[in-house]
Amino acid sequence: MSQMPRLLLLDGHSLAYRAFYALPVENFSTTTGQPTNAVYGFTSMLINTIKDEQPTHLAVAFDVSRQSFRTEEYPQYKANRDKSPDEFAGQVDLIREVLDAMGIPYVELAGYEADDIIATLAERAGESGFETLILSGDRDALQLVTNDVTVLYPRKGVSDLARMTPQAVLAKYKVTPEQYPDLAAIVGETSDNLPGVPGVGQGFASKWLNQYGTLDELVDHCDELTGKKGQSFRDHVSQVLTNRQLNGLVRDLELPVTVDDLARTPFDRQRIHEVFDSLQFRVLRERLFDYLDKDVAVSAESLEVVVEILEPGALSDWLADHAGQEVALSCDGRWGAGTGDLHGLGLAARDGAVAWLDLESLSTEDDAALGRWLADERAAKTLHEMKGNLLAFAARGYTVSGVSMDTALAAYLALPGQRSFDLRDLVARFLNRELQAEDSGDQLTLDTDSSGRAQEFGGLARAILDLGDHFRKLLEDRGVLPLLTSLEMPLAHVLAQMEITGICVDTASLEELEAGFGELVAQAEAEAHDLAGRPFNLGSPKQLQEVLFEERNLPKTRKIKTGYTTDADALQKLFLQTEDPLLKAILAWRDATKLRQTVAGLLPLADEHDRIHTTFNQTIATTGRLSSQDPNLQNIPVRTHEGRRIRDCFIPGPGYESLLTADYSQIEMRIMAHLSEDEGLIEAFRSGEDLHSTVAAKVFDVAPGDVDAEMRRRIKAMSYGLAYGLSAFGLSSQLGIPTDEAKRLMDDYFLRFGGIRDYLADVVARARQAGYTETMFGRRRFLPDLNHDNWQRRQMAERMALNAPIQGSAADIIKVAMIEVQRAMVDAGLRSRMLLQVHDELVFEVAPGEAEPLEAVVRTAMGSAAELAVPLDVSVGIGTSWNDAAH
DNA sequence: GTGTACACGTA
DNA sequence: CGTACGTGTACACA
Repeated sequence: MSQMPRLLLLDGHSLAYRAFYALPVENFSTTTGQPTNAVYGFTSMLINTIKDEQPTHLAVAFDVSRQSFRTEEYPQYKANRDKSPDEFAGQVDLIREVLDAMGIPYVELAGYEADDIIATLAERAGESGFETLILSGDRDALQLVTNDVTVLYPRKGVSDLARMTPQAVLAKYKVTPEQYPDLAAIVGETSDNLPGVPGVGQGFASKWLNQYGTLDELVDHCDELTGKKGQSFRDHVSQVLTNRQLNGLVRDLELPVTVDDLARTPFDRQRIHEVFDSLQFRVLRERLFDYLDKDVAVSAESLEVVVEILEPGALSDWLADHAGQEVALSCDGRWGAGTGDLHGLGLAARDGAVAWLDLESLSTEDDAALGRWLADERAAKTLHEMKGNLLAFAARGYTVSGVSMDTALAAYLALPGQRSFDLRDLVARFLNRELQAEDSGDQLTLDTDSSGRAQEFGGLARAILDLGDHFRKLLEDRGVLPLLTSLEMPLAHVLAQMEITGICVDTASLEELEAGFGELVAQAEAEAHDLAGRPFNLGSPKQLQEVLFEERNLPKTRKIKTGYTTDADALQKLFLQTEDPLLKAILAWRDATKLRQTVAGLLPLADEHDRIHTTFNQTIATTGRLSSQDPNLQNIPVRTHEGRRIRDCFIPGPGYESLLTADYSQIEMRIMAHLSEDEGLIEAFRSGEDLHSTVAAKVFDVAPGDVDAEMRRRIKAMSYGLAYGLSAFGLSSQLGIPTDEAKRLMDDYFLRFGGIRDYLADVVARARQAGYTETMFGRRRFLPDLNHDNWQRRQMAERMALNAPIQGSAADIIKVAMIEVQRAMVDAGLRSRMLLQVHDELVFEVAPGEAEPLEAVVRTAMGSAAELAVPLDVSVGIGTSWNDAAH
């Protein structure tokens, strides 16, 4: 028997209002300042209720405006309501965006309130044998409660819903749901500006109603009511009857939809991602997709895949049978920190054949066949997250060539703003296909294990193959397929090798450093406690605020969500103002703590050869940069002397003589010169003189020799700021000068470098038109917010648009360089190894006697990675440590 | 336990 | 009110 259909109806406005007042707006805003507390609360309630109640049909009702037949009849209706606060305005539209993305219909009708629509739909649903749930923050909905209609009423906040059945209504109000509007008419409803009978509360009202049954009967017999309350009722009968007329919901509206139209449809995952991205709903997104992944029924169809389990000895024939076909591989295993492990492989061939290979029971012959096939560059392979797979294959002794598609890298190029490229998500979004939920793995018995895994990974392999076809076409249409095949995929091989190699650290020195920093921490802490007159937790910004701004009454700093900032910049300024020695102690503690943390984070990650294997993430940064994690080796301190002591602990490993670092100097400014074609800036670079001094001389109109340190400093800040979308206000606060002076500086700058101004303006204009920016290599970044109604959102998007082509082109260039360097090193037969990339810098471990040839190879490859209007300047240093190799 | 805010390191 | 990241701690929620 099929389950009873279940309709969920939501009152959009009342719930948004509830959420708005329940959640503090300062905790629920995007980084661009758009308040989202009402949207968040509403969406949270929506998702929870869908999850908990599993409705088969679903709709949201909205009020069109304040005007309705009720205000026509009774102008005071809801007239006590203040104008919605500014923070609320616009959030209802955002809710509609969420609903559109989730494919949930919303219904509105001029002249009527959401409640009337809900009442009508509930009525129709009841006639069709539905069970109905009404999620509403308006008590008027209680009159709709029956055995088949339940109201979910937010009791407190947005997570605690009262389940109002007939029994619950009776228990709470001592009247039946049908009597509830009679009761409400007597006691009044403040929020609707409907006054009740003075002196009569719920207690007496329910008593009378139970005595006479209905309000009409009660009015007919009102002479029988005794006492002051009875008199009061008689005096206000007409108000009560007006109330009753207004609070009765209309149940027979002509609506543009039928209940059947409200059947749930599959969610549009891509749109949900986009909308939740723009609202910065990380938690909700995860909650929703977690649920979606488990909820196969409402989403998409699943594809039956017949998986052939390859018995020992069968691989060779299978591969021969599918020779010349593209084959997708799904790897059952784990990888990370430069290594990995593999248990089995799902294989899906172009002709539709799907197989499962258990790597634990390979025959010698299988093993050899697999090795040959994996290494065969003519045997095309499609993978998902190839770099991880490469680590796992390498750990088993296989080398892999002939990767023709990586669906994760392809998805990243297609949707660079996405933070995760989970295969199941991608398959659901792009193929509209549900994959079997992930196996929990360890609890299964052996025989179900093998067929279960075969089914799971066979299905995955098939999905990877199909997804690859999808993305190949998508990227081809956009003309960016070469970014995948000639840049990201070759780079993945380079990165895998770097991760496998790792970098050697001097653990003994690191331990000494940790102890030394620990002493500094303890000293600074003792001093700070002493100066403060009491112990407190220096690591707590909250307690720090208490000490500084309450106990010591120091001047207030820049405001933040939780009070006033205590960041290093602000404390430094405070010290200049007040010379309070506590500030120095706090700053010293912060410095020492940070350094100790950095060291402490590195030590446990060193392997038995004292090498640290970071993971380079290739699909995280929206601009195309890499990122590094576990540990992050792209933010090892370098600016202070103490920090450089950490870099001194990164050393060549046994059998290597030194480390070599090579970095691009001012690559972002050079890209700006190239893209803007600004003659002045190009000339400044071609002169080979100090860039910032040269630019400063032009801006301040002085001889190059007359540029002083302050002039250079300001111009340097301005130049770099430009690539980030700096404003006059930002420049002024950065330089500590008045805004008008900063404005003048910018004007003078653009007077001499008008090409830059024109370029920057053009970038934004084009991006606004196209919806995305592009790097020199065609890598896109999508910025829908460039056309957002909200000024802050728009401004933020504009800064991103200014920066993305510059940062992204630099990322593209060094990626090209890495591939070229690696290739050239192999060609030259060098044993030296590439270890790290830090955005504009590469670090190498130099094999004995290879310093000179390596430097030559690196300089050539990096210097020729792109053809710009200005030279690509590379500086190289060699030394006994990462620090020593700096130049 | 889990998520958010803050602070801070790099380019 | 300058972009892009990752990590650690505190703290408030469940």
